[in-house]
Amino acid sequence: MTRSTLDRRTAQKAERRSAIVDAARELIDERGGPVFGVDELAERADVSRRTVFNHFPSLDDLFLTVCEDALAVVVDDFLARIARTPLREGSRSAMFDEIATAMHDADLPAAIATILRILGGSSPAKDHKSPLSDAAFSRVTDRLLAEVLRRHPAADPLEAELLVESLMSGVVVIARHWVELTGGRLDADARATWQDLLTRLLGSVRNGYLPAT
Amino acid sequence: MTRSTLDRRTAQKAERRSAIVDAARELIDERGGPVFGVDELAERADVSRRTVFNHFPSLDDLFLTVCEDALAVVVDDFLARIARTPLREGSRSAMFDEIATAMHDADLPAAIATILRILGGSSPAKDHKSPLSDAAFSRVTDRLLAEVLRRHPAADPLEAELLVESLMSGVVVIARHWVELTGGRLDADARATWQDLLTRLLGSVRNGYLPAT
DNA sequence: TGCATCCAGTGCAAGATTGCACCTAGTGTA
DNA sequence: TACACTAGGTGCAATCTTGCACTGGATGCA
Repeated sequence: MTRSTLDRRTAQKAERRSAIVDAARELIDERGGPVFGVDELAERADVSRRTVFNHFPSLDDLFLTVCEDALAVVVDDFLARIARTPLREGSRSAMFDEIATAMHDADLPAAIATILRILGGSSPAKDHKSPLSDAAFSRVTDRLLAEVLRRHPAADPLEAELLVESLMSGVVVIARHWVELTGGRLDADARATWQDLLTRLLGSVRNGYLPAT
Repeated sequence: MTRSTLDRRTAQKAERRSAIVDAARELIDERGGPVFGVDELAERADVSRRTVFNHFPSLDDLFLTVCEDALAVVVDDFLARIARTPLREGSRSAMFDEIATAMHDADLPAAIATILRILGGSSPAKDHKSPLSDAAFSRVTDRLLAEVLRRHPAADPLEAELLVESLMSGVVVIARHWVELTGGRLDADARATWQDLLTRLLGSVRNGYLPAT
């Protein structure tokens, strides 16, 4: 019965790691961008400067983790919406419809804006912007695909993967367009722009995925 | 400026230590005595069983620390009362009076009852009862003496030490008598008994310490 | 008496954090 | 150009925690 904490060592290591990630997110939020040094971060996380590099090979890796965590919050909501959606197993378009509905309802622009702020916003245009956001979004894709396959065990895995993959890559594309058009603002106008882009994306994917009715 | 935390290593070690002490006190309070194993304690403190023995050579040492901590709470109050007492530097009996007043007001029976519970109360009479309580009270003596010397820098150190030492050893004596008489109860009757014993002690010490007026 | 069981306490090696010295690239400045 | 200064990142030894195997004494029981 001593196994209530599965390996204290692992647990405490995870604690330190998330302390670092939390501290980084705090600082980023406070300053509108990743404008702080390792020493500052280490002190905020109540951790040695060396320990930061023990957990993350570089600050960019840390920022990637922060990105993923920020996205994860929205994706949790996203997947929860799908989970609450009634299951229509017989329907051919069930998978598409439930994802599309969740995408319309979820607050994706907020997540994208957060990522932009993490990566430096519209200001000093760090060159690693693309790889970082790509990596973050790819984890989202994995989670979404897993959830879809869980809900539709009878579905063709290849078909599901193609659907999710094309939807998510489409989201990345329209996200970049959206940032280009709005600068990452979150006002009503920008949100309307997002809905426009999203509708066009969903329409396009639906056309490719489902036979025209 | 990185020295805001004076040596993180030391700080975290102290954290672990007090986590163990706190867990021990919790368990003692819950069960009315030190009736638990090391594994239970370690799990409660979220610490490895081995770490307990890294900080405390034996469980008795741990219990002593818990004793001291419990007493320290009351002694803090005790010293605070003295500190709030107006200083009468010229008076010969100032030192005695301020201690005597604080002793009358402080809730010493509660502290003694706590220690008794820690040591097993009136039940299975562990043999190490005396050394433990002696050690705990001796730390109280040190703190009290230091405070007295701080307040009366002009006083004769030997005189002050004799006063404090005889008062505290007297407290230990009447505490044992009090336990004998009342069994460590905390009702009005037992408290009256305590006040009786204390008055007799203070009178006796005053007679020896101050010339009869 | 012999045996099993429990529990405080120890020895030890592996993992993790820490502090410190050090390296290196980029940047400002005379 | 030369110099200094900052800040990310690494090597390394010391320290601490942890898990595990183990000892030894106390207790219970046949």
